[in-house]
Amino acid sequence: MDDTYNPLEIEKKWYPIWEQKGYFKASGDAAAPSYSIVIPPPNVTGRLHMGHGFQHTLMDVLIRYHRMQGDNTLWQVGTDHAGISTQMVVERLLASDNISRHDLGRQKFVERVWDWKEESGGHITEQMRRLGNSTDWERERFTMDADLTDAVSKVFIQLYDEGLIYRGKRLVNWDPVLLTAISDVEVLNEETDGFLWHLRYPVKNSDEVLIVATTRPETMLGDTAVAVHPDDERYQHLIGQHIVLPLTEREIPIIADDYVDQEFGTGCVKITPAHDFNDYEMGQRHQLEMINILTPDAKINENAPVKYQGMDRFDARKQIIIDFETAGLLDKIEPHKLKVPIGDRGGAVIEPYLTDQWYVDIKPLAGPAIEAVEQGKVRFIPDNWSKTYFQWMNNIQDWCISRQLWWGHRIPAWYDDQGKVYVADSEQAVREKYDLAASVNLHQETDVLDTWFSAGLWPFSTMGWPENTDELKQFYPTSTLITGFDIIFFWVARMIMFGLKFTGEVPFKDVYITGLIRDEHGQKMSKTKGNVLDPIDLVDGISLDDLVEKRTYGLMQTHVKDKVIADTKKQFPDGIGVHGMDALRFTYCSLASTGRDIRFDLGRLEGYRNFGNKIWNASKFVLMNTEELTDGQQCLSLADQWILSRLQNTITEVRKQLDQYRFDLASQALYEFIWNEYCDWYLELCKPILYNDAVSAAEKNGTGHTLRAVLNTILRLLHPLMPFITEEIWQEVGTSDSIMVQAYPVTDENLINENAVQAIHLIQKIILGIRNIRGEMNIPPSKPLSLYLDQANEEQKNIIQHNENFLKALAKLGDIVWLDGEKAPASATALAGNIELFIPLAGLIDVAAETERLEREIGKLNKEVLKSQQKLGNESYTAKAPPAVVEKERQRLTESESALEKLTEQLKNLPSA
RNA sequence: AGACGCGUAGCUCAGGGGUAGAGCGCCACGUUGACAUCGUGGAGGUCGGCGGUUCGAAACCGCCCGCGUCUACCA
Repeated sequence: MDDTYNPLEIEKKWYPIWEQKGYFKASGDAAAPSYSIVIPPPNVTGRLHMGHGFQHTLMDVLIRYHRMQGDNTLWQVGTDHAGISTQMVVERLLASDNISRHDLGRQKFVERVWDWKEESGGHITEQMRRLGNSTDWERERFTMDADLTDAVSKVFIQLYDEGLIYRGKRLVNWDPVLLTAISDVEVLNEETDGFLWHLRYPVKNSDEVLIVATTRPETMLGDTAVAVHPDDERYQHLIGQHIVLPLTEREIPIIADDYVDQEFGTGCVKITPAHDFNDYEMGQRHQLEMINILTPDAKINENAPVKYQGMDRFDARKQIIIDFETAGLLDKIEPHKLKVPIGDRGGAVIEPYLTDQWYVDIKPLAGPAIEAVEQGKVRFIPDNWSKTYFQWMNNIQDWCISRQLWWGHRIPAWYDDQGKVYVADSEQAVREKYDLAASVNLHQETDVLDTWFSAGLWPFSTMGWPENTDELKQFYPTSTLITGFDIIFFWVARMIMFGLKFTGEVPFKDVYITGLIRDEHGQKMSKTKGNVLDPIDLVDGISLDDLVEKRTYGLMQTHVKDKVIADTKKQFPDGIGVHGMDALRFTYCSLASTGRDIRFDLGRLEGYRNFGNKIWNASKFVLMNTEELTDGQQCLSLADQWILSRLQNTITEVRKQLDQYRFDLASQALYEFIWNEYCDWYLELCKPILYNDAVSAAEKNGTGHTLRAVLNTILRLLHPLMPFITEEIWQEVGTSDSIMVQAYPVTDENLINENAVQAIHLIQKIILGIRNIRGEMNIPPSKPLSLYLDQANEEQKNIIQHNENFLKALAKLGDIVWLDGEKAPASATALAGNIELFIPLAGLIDVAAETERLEREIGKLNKEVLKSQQKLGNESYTAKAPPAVVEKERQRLTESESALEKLTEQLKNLPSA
């Protein structure tokens, strides 16, 4: 092994070997239990971000864990075509050459996107390889692969034929920049400071005026009614009369509807059925005219007065306010908080807009999907996410699935010249299915499907559905889905609905929902905030200059840019160092506690890089000291028995935590055992055996074998979390095969040895007592000390006598003397339980310091004694608390009292300073 | 307006009816033959507040305060 731990070198070495040897493939062992995960397919042209790194790491841990247990394990990998995002990226690329997609035309443009996919599509999969993801690359799929596209068609056609997909004209969420409809879940509602404009609407043939309040004055051009509450006494006499709509001079009715809140504003509401979802419904109820006043790109159209035509919606807003004011019809303006609908991709303000779109009648699919979760067929982890799921599913609205984009699955529908719709998977199929003559002219629907439509089929379309393949039989339903809460609606719910509908089974049994990775201040990481951390930079390291360059790239506003530069320089004055992927993976695991977002803490990452270093050096030590192991006799020391016993507890703990998705607790158990027990204590306890010529060959051999055996087990236990370093060391310690294909450790009850654990615990307490004296008294660690002991019982005495070597080595002792009741010389004192420890002063101990130290200890003990006495003096406590608890308290009191007495006595015995 | 979550050491977080934990940071000492990416010792918290249940609450319940997220919205 190299002298120093060099993670980057190790990490680049092993992945190609694993992949080439086919270790990522499912074993195909039909007798073994199946374990499968489908990856949430990342955007094919995307880049790996912290969220991917996090989720992929957790998936890989589970996959490697199950694979090592001998399960027939599949991690299905692939990428998503990500309709809007990908189209936007390519359009932006074209724009830099001053080309629009319309210049190219649909076919050429789509070809360009495919080219772009070929060009950049390998990027994210390369990054996944760096992560160590043991996905089965031979089964890699893309949502627009031919067979997955066939599955999409089949699903669409079947749903259409069953009446569960329909086409209709209604209000949709329209993105006037991207020029496409989007679904409800793609709209973000951002709270914004806006205004409430109060407009005066004159009543026809009357002096009266109704005042309506609106946040969007420009929509008044499309008003077709004013509504009041039917019981509102103020307006009773006006119901049925008409308003002369200012600026347009159209006459619109005053109607009554109990949707109106009398308390809000003036109690009069302007109704614009073509541009507001609530107004649309009211329009339906009252058969109101619908006047669309916007062009697809949200300019005022020809249905409005000429003056406003062609104006952008926000310019029109300003102009209309001016015109109302000029006409004396602007009553007042109030500041008002409102939610503005924003498209989650483009960021444009969404318009409710009247268009023809395709919808899924979703309620019939939602019912069974709700039941599946209620019945526990699908389990959310943590469980509270099922509430979020129910809440949405119980109020689910029909799903708009058509998009006016060019990149995506083309909807398999054709129209004849009369606009009649035919659905089948090709024009030929349409003609056959609907028995159309060759003379009937057909043209295909130009819309594509929402990306999430194909994503919803992912768990079974990737496994060959609709064919009844072996993959489906073995791996479907899948075992666990790991994903973020942000796509429960987008993706998880739809997979459950489609899975149940088309396979009759749930797509997965457990859904593990991860928190969001935020920056150290709890802020969402985003390009515009300039606080993004790239997982690869954490692994490879990056200079401050490069990091600043990366974070400010594309930032336009100088004050934002300056802040990003300042923040970055402050947080990373020296850039980011090399940490290695194993450290990053372990960090992800350690932060993966359930049900909360994660503030990414660089300190943790550094700590776990150090952990890798620790393992490296410990392994080096083991190898150096176990070169001459024999098959001969092995005699196990107390320490050997102890560490083997503790190892069993660790195995049990790690398995338990992995089984219940507590990656944080699993990593903690490993960290604590490896560092605090194996390295800090066991390696040190081995030294007096290995380095002492007086120790028998059998004992040395026993310790050597134990050192190796424990390391061997540690590596296998740790491998799912830190695959690279464990593989590298395994090559030295284990067999020549890869650690990937070794068995995951199983607890061996025979090695649990409570006596050894207790005995080592005693030894540790003595050593800690002496070290405490050394530390507090500033006695150099190199200075050997004499130890006087008293008050030990026979059993303890026996243990200590047989293990003096440990004490002498770890506490750096010279003589060990038993007092047997004799008075100790003037000493510093410590207690190890009932045992009194004396370190003779003999000129090296500062009496004043020792006095102070003892007084401090005595103070603590006094408090403890008091506390115990109070408890035990309470009759209801002794009567009602469990006897075991009371007994424990009694023991505690006895021990504290005895300790107090001993230390007080010792304080008295100190020579006066 | 509902729903969910969070508030524990300076920071990032575990824990959970029976004497408050980890990592990082801090202080002191130390190059003892795996490791200074280290070792040893130490300091540091009335577990957001107030009530209640209980022999016992940081933990369970209620209310309040603060923070966050989601859903639905009054134009």
